[in-house]
Amino acid sequence: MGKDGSQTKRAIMDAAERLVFLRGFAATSVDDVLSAAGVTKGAFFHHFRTKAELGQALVERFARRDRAHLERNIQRAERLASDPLTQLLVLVGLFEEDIESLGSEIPACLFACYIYEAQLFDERTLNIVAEGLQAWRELLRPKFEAAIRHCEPQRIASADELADLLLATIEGGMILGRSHRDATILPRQLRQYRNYLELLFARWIPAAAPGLVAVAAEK
Amino acid sequence: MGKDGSQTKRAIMDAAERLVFLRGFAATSVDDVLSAAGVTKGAFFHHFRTKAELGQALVERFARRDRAHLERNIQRAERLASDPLTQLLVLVGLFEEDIESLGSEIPACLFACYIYEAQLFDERTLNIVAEGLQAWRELLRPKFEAAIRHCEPQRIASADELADLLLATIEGGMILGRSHRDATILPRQLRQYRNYLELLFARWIPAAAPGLVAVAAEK
DNA sequence: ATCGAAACAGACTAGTCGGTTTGTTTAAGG
DNA sequence: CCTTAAACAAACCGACTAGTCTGTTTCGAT
Repeated sequence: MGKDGSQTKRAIMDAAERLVFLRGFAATSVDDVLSAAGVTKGAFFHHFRTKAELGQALVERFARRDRAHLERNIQRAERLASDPLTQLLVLVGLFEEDIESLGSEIPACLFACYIYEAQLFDERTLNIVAEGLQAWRELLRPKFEAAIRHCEPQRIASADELADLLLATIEGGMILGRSHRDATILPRQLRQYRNYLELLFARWIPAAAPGLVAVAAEK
Repeated sequence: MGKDGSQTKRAIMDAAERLVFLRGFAATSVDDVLSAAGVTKGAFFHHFRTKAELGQALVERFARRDRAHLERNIQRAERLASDPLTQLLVLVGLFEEDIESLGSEIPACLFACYIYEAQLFDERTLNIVAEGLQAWRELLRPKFEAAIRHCEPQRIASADELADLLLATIEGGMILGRSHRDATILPRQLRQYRNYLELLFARWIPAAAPGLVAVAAEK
């Protein structure tokens, strides 16, 4: 799609994102991106006026994909389960599957990347990061609010707190997984998060079997 | 303490750490550190042979302090409660207090910082990061193992998974807090983590009051 | 007082950085 | 076929970077 130029632009962004995940934005020089993408300086500065513009384009694309991925899995969960609470539990399970399907590769988050180099970016770019993280709250809020309303939680917890906890678990799990070079940490952290939701909204008897999808599949 | 030179070295490290928290390691130039610390190039390269050596010294100091802070709070929790599970709950509460006492300032983690710029550092430095994160597992393991042994958990959870979940919650909470500029996120995430521990090791009746320190203070 | 080493001070350098400039290729529209 | 603009290519530039080098100051031990 697009003419010939959009291929080059995508090659630049793909290479840049890969490098940023490895060494951060500041340490990723334009020349590094050029040789990784196999393009020249002229091509780069034809598509991006500055390196900062590349940085913004990268996070815009990441935010779009991240949101799409979340929305897609929410829809899948909505098809697999009828009540909001079960949908949430299925949703987390789907994330576990997605991550496990990556093998030994550990996913990375450009939002977190940028936050740790926050002073390098302008307000506009940081806003995209904040909105990208906020999107998780907004997309999950109706589900959590419904669950809190109908499944009276065992402890005080707001919808945003539970959405944040999911995101925090993922972000933290990625950090630990990267440091220990262990791709199993993140899905196991998500499993613990799912445990929390199950216990918080204790509809099941404490010792019940964990086969949740089978239980909730009748639409 | 120490002779005159150690003051300068500390000023350099303090300034460097502050800058690294704001913009990462790569974007913190030696010259930036010099002007922030009010020292000259000669002084800097007298105390550190390279910038990489400063990076290692920074994370070594951070790891020492982080471990000491954790050990201190474990000891406080041991004095405030007798059984391991209550000690863990108190420990998390102490962390909440510590973080809330910082006001609107949000703590930062040099380990996470370095992991997002991992390719900049040599193996030795990254090992210090990995060991620093591993220390949380090792220091908390006896407590969690005892809790799992005596308070039969409602779900499957290993000691390391629960230790990792605490750390992941903190790391993720710091990221979210920084992005949204909201210092209350991290302590509220810890509160949710404490909820999970309470529900996982359900000794209390579901609707019990949350005044845990008062309950467990009799040694 | 004297000596020597540790603790600086600051000019200097080789290389890298983001960005510019000028020129060439490509391909679609008239 | 000609025009025209997008899509490159690559030499080039000033600012900056980590690190060096040649001193000077400070201070405790003798």
